Amino acid sequence: MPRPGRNTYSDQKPPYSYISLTAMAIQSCPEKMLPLSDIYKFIMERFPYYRENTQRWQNSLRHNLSFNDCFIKIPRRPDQPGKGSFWALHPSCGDMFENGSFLRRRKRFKVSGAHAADALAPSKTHDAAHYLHAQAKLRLSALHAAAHLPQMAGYMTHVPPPSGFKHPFAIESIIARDYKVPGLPPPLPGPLPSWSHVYDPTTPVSMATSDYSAYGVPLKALCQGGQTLPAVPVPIKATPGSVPALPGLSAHLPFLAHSPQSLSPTAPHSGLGHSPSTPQDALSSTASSALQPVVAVH
DNA sequence: GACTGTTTAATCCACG
DNA sequence: CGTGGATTAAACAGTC
Repeated sequence: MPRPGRNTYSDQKPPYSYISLTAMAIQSCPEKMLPLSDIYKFIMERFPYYRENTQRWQNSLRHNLSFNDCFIKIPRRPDQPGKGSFWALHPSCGDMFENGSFLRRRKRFKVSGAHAADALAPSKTHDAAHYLHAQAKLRLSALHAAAHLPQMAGYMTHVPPPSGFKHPFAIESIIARDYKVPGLPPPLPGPLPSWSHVYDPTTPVSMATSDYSAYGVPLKALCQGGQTLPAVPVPIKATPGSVPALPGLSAHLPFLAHSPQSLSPTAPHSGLGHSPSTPQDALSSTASSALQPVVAVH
């Protein structure tokens, strides 16, 4: 019982589908891919509701991972032992929730018909993994750069996202929306829906995964890659017809798609052995504070 | 054996 | 009311 005060909503089901929750978890980590166990952790730490009946919802979650094309499985490398694969968002699944409801998607994401046959081909995950790898590299190099460039860090901290692409799955995108979901009563007065009390940006994100990348390349090594681009939200939204090339990144500054770390003040700060000592960590909290206005204002 | 991943099926619900 | 998406349950196989 995480808080002295009564947590009115801790036992209420968050208004997110499992797809949303999973996507949040994946989006919350710099590499944009997580093993199943870390997805579990993410959800349980942020949504007290899911600390119970774990068998039920975890089964559902696994079902969703397998059933929905918007999630792709990225195998571990042989030199990266562990259980299960990494899970990532399909690069083209970014617009599923544009109707504003995170309990119900606009439509089910399916791999495009032309490539449907390829969907199961090894190249699918390979390409996606390659894409994610590139993304992670860009982000992490940017994190690294920003950590050593105060002005950049400041910029990233204080400048709101321009017209603001936010990945629809990014927590800040989800949380920031006012829930004008048809049929649902308006949220409590204030910027956030009634359950929003469970949001707490101070809880460390699951950085347990931050030391690996899907290809066994240490993330810190990725930071040395010579990339100079700042961390930016890389639109995952599909460009018609294909996996989007990494778009004009500098134009989309400076929003770290790095998401707020916790949606629950009741979330224990334990379990992941987080210590804010790495550039990633530093930036992650910076990003969180940068996110605050987004979350709070709208 | 526990965990992970896939698949099928039933049910509920929102939307047109 | 039909359709489609979400949830839940369950069975099963593979992996660690």
